[in-house]
Amino acid sequence: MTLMPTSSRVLCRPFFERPADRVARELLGAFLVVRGAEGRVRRHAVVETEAYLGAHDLACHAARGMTPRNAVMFGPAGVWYVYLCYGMHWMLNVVTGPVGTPAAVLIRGVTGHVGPGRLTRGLGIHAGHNATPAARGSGLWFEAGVAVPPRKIERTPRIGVDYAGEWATKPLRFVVDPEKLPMINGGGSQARSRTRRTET
DNA sequence: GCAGTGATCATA
DNA sequence: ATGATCACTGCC
Repeated sequence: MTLMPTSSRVLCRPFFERPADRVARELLGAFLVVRGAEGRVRRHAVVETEAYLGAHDLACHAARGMTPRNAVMFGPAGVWYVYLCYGMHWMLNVVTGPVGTPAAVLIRGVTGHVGPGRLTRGLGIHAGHNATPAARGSGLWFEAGVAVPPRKIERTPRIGVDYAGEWATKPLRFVVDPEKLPMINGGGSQARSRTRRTET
């Protein structure tokens, strides 16, 4: 009898100890796993991420040096960086790269919870997760999912970083259409929905 | 389109 | 101590 039958699927430090853009891309299709207060475990496939590359990236919180808030980004990879934005919304990031490189990946969306603030609200993520490792003991971790081929990944500039000069336009946001993850969505039985966009 | 919301950080 | 700044969301 095995008590930890799925341990091999938990993403651990070596996975995160790489450049943030690589981690951001490979997290698409992985599961964000959260254990609720009653011990119930829920899995959500990651569908949207953004990479923040380090001190040289003007959109990165570490671009103007270490502060009490962003200090966790300078530490080991595979640790949560959670902070409050606009006084209301918790943002969930995971630290990437070697120690001393203040890089991270913002988790912007999972199936059923699209948008960085909605995601944390829906999953109950808050300041208590900050600086804890992405591991079972923290009640919040990643597990390997399906590999999403690069062809099915859309890359765009990051959201809400217009202040960052040329770094505002670099394609460091990664998105996959949930309908292209049929294994994850329970057989792709989701109803088709079409939204007309008329804006430029 | 824009107000809400409050921690964070630079400045003093 | 004070004020500007937000890696956003929801309603106008």
